[in-house]
This record gives sequence, structure tokens and C-alpha cells, in this order.
Amino acid sequence: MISLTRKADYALVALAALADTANDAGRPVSASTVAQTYTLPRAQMMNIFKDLQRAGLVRSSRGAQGGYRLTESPDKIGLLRVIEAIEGPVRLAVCCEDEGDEPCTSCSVIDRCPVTAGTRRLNELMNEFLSRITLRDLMESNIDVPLETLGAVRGADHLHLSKERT
Amino acid sequence: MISLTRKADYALVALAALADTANDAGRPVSASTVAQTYTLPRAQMMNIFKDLQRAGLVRSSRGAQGGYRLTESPDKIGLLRVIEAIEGPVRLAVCCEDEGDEPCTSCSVIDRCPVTAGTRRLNELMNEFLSRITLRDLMESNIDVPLETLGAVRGADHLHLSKERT
DNA sequence: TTATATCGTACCATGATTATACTATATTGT
DNA sequence: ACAATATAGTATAATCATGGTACGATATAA
Repeated sequence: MISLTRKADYALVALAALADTANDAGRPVSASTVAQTYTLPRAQMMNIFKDLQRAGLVRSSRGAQGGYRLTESPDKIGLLRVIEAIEGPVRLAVCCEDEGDEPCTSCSVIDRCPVTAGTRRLNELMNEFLSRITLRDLMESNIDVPLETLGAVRGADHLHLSKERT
Repeated sequence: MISLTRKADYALVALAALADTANDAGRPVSASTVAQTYTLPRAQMMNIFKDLQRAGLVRSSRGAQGGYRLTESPDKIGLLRVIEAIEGPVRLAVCCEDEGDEPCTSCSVIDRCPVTAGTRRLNELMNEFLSRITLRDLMESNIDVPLETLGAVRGADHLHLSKERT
């Protein structure tokens, strides 16, 4: 499936919540608060924050009045890092584990496969792309930049991918 | 998870096999042949071809010497169509069911969610992107075009996304 | 008519995802 | 010091999608 897991989705909400509230000035925000604010399962949110912390995306302060804070500003946080923190590496197919020209160790098609090379390239592209889009972009739905350039490939300006935002 | 299901992956192999063998000149290729050629489960391959046929990507001829043929040339077949034929619509998150500004009916965050708008935009982009890349691109790992333009956003030429192909 | 091969559908097993619970530890405030 | 709060870590259960199989029906070519 080409989709985020619910956890990854929650993680984006969580990070956005931190970014919204108090970047690094105010006091930290607790997992419970975020869960309550957005009507999401508390326990789930705690696990998510833990993953985010392990990935270095948030810093935790324990104890009363504790919670989490972003370690970086939202425009420094690429989506890929968030997704990987929750779901692990992004791979379009099993054969994307081995990069480059190495033979496919994971699937049965071995080396006759007519699409591995392309799939791996596509995978690289996807990763690169996801790492470009930042949390800030997402919060402002400011995903125009890559979009326009992508649209320019075949002169497709009809896409209006940056509508109602400029 | 941001990855293709195994079925979708197989589907790409299958279509590539059809494209390789006999575009529309020769005789059709059976699901069993494809399965055998690439050491993939027969029954699975049959189901896949059925889905592809339902989506109009291949045409079937029954009986002995029967099999499948592509209905269009590989450079007319976008990846999105293939993926959708197998997995259904591509949605980055549940809230991408409703496009545009409609409120989120699917998740509990309702309308306070700080990332729905961005996620939906991102979803559009992803779909657009996948529809651009054709089966032919994939077979030739000719995915350089969008890659370069994407890489040009921040002048990142170090990526070498079109290596060993020009 | 017989062998081939798709069509359609139904089915099960596995594994990932989703969600919860519990114990331990650390910090704040009284 | 003590209680309340909140994270850390881990373990566990339930749910669902996926991966894979099987079978009867139908259509075609030889």
C-alpha cells in the first residue's frame, strides 16, 4: 500500500501540535495533552512520542509539567525522517533493500527481473522527495515547490497544485 | 507503509513480461508462462492478470494458446493505473478520501487537524507523480526526467539519480 | 472431444498494524 | 520526604490486510 500507517499519521499531528504550541520557548507538551486535544488514543500517542524521541526528533522532559519539545524547527524536519522514525525505512519493494546493481536477494525473480532497476531508482526518488518536504510545508500545505518543478517536466501547468495558497 | 504490495510488484513484472515478449504482434502470453519464467506463484499470477483485465490494462484470450496481451503500448501505461488496478486507490492517509476542503469524516481529529490540508495536497502530488511514470520508464529505468527537475530545486546535482543510463 | 487456459469466487494462514496495559524511573511541587 | 505527574520500556491482545491456495465453470484450439 502506498499510504502512511495510522501511527505515522498521528506522529505528524503530534509534531505539528508541538510546533504550534511552543517551539522551544514555552514549556513542553505532554503526550496526554496532545492525545486529548485531538481525540487520539493516549497510549498510542505515548508510544509514538517515544519513537520520535529515539529518532532524535523531539526531546523529552520527565516528571510533572514534563512533556516533549521539538529539537529542530519545523522547516528542518523532513517527512522522511518522521516516517522512518515510526515505520522504519521506506522501501517501495522488497528488492529495494539492496541499492545499486546488486542482485535481488529477497524475491524469487532473482536477476531476470525486468523492473528491479527501475523500481530501485523510483525508490530513491521517492525517498529523496519525502525528505524534501518538511513539517512546515505540510502544516502550511506549502508543497508547491517540488510540485511545480515536477509539473514542469512536460509543461503541465494545468495541475494547479498550489491552489488557494501562494 | 509506503510500499507496493507484493501483488502490485508482481503485476509490474507481469506487464513488463507482456511488453517484452510480444506487444500485439505475436500470440498472447499465459499467466502460467509468466509465473514459470519468473518463479512466481501461478495462482497468484492468475489473480493478478484478472485484476489487470478488469482495469482494462490487458486483454485476455481464452482457450488453448490463450493468454494476455497489453491493450496499450508500455509508454501509455502509467504506474498509478497499475497500482490502482491491484490495490485500489492510492491514499496517503485516511483523510485523503475526501478531497479539497471537505471535513475529515474518517479520523477522530475532525476539523482541528493541522496536517490534513497538507496531507491531501501531498496525496494529489503522489498520485500525479505515479501517473506520470510509465511502464516503459520503469523497464528502461528511465525515471531520470522527473528526478533531475526535482533535484534541481535546491541545486542538488550530487544525487546522480540518472546514473548508468543517459 | 479432449486438453488447455482463463474466469470467478471462496477460502485459509500468516504477519503487520492497532491498541492497550503494566512496571520502572525521573521530575516537580508541597 | 511524599505525592502527583509524566516518560521509558516492554509485553500482550485484537484486528485487519496481505499473501497464497483451491476449485468449479466456461471458453477456445487442435
